Amino acid sequence: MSASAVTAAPTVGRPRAFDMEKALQKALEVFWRKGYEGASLPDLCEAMGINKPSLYAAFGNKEQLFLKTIELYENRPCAFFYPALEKESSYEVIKHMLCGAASSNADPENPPGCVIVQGALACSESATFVKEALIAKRRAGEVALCARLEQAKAEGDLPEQSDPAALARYILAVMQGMAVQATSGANCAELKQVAETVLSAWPGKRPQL
Amino acid sequence: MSASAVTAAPTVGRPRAFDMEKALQKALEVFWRKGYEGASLPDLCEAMGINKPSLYAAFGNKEQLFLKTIELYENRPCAFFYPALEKESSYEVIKHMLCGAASSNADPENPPGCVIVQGALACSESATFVKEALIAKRRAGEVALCARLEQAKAEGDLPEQSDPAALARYILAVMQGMAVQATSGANCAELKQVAETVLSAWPGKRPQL
DNA sequence: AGGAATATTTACCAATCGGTACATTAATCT
DNA sequence: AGATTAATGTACCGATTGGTAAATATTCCT
Repeated sequence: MSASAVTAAPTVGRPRAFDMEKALQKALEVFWRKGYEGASLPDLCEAMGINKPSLYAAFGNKEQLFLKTIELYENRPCAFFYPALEKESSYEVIKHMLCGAASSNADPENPPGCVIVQGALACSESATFVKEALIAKRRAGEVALCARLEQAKAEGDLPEQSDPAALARYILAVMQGMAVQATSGANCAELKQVAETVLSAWPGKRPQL
Repeated sequence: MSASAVTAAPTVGRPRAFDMEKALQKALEVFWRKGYEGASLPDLCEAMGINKPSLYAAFGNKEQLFLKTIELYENRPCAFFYPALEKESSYEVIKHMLCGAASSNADPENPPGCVIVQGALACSESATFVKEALIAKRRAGEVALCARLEQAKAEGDLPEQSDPAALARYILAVMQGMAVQATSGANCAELKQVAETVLSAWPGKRPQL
């Protein structure tokens, strides 16, 4: 058993003629715009600039390719989410989340919306695994925000009667709704108004102005 | 040219052996659970209890069948939306909308979520027409709510500095987010907590207790 | 230079997709 | 009864789906 990484670049043999990360980026754009099932292999191959056997050799199959694009998505376009948890107050946490979501979901450089929301929301049985993987990603975000809001409550940042689980669910619902709005054509300014509406009524303490 | 309705029942010929409305109801369930593209014709035929030629003779094609199921959806599971606009105050309007959405999206008798949200959120080019039809339905709801909130503002129900368009977009985003939450497994009680969170911070006047 | 190992290309696979031709069945109209 | 009209069941259509076998090309190692 080799001790090298799972996907270590081989030292012998013909070298890969394409950049895996760039190809993954292109695949992400296709999945983002068309969803997991709506993206066909010819769609993906054309965007990635490779052909099917190369895709399968490099990424396994369509499902594994999708899961790898989601990893990339979480590290790039959606990279605002988890760092936002480290802000000082619950207000700033959700401000960064909601504004990050507004910017990302309506970024003209990328497809509209959020691939974790629209990648496999309703689909055939053959996509069940992918659908549940996305559900798990969404719930993981909610759980993490809930933990952060519980901390805020313990610190006196949120009022005693507040329910961190309900607040986290509410914030995630707004973010997911913003993704739907973006696919319907809402622009960044319009989504930021949604974020501002949430912020103006947030029960947590405001940062000192 | 006959003056009768477009789909008038013929008086001669072999009578239809199934109930069109019940078949439409079954088709709606399939589209609701799997989305427009994820629902195959065999899926639909099996659920509807008919075979393909009957489906095509009765409903045209898959796209027209889908559009007719959406009509049914708006008149049945989603029938809470437009009547809510007629409540006396903006608070009661959004209360009925959000609670209706919570009940409908997480009704154990039906598939989770909202078919207008998840029917064709991200899909291939061949479903573009359906996708845009659903976008139009969502925006129509937002426009209608916006008009109602403008009325509320004019009546002094909402404060002078409030922005009805932004508030309507916010409420629709929450409802669409609730649909995503429902497809992720959230139950009615959990969705009602989201509704309650919105209501507790609503800027409109409360009904006299 | 000559393997060994890996990537790419072309061509193909069975299964499924949405949709339909055709023959049959069941009703009404004359 | 016979003609007419429409719905049903079977069997099929070309196109597309995700996925792969086999031949060829390009590299590193000895």
